[in-house]
Formats: sequence, structure tokens, C-alpha cells
Amino acid sequence: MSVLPVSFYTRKDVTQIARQLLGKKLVTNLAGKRSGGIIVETEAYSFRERGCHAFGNKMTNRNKTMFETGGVGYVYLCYGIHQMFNVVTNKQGAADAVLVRALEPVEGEVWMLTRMKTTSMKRITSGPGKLTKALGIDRTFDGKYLSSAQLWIEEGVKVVKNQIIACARIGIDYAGDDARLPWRFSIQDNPWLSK
DNA sequence: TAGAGGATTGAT
DNA sequence: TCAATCCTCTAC
Repeated sequence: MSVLPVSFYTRKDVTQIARQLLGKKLVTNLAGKRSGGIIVETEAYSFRERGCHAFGNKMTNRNKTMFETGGVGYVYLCYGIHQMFNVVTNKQGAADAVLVRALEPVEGEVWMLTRMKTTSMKRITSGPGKLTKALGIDRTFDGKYLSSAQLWIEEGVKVVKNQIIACARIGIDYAGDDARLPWRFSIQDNPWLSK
């Protein structure tokens, strides 16, 4: 298995990257506890549309990581409870990112169960807040390279084009017309998708 | 410096 | 349908 090169992330078309991340494998290795899963659902965000934290190139203390060169993680707290994991894309100063919304567990399931305090694998990573908890990702990973020793993305399984579904993103009604952009991508009929 | 609200989730 | 929960941003 090979880790994705930085050149994968620094391309301009964030929606293309969001599509191509489907089937890739997100892995963490924390204190020797290695766990990971195949990415089955993503959402693209760009500074050019209202759904994005960095809309209009507005940089704040929270979203400054999005302005980094592609290939680092952007992790933030939502609703005071959930950590959200994003992949920063595009070149430095162009704040695009891809939110990872769901994984299919393929490695270290026992660590995920421990972190989730459950004994059932059912829907254990089917949502952006849950997959970060299952993999042990928190805000200390904000700004970290996706080829570091604790967190990386590598080649996974091949996903053919007609397996990919594109539809509107979730939970951003405030974004007006931009909320209807078909920038949410998922693998058709995968049992691990978020609801 | 106070107040409002959020790229969610799980229980009711 | 609603509460949990706390950081971030905006307005004063």
C-alpha cells in the first residue's frame, strides 16, 4: 500500500479530489494502536461558496488551517461535542477542503470498539463525528500532514465511476443556493454510509 | 466581554 | 423533535 502523494491534494478541483478520495484508506496509528477504514462518503467545500468556513477568503483562528497547502488535516469541534475531520486541498491561500463523512472499517476494529465503548460494529463509523472518535482523531491533528506517523491516507480499493453518487450536502441550509450544490459524494449502496 | 449558534448525534 | 455542550465569531 502506498501513501497518497502531496500532488494528489494540491490540485485545483476540490470536487474531483472528493470523488477520488472514495475507496482510499484513512489510517491512524496511536500508541501502537493502528486502525483504519475505506472512505465511502465525502463532501467538498470551497472558499468560493457559502457553505464553507472560509467563504470569501475570510481567515479566522479556527479555519486558518484551510489556507495551508493541500495535504494537511483540518479538524474542528462542532456543536461542542463532535470533532470533524477534513482534508485540506488546493495550493496555499486557496481554502478548499474535503470533509470525510463515513468509513468502512477494515483494520483495528478492536480499537474502534474500545474508543466507542461498544461491542457492536454496526454503524460505528457512519457519520463525521463518529469516525473521528472511532479512529481517535481530535483537534491535535489540526494542521498535521496526512503522511505523518500517526495519521495518513493510502491507496485502498478501486471505485468505478458509475458506483459514485453525487447529491446535495448535509446540514448547511444557511448557505442559500450553494446548499444545493451536488458536492456530496458516496459509494452506491455501501452499508457504512451516514444516514 | 457577553451572547448566539453550529459541516452532529442519540435518545425521546 | 430535542437536548447535549463548548468553542468560535460577532457585536457592543
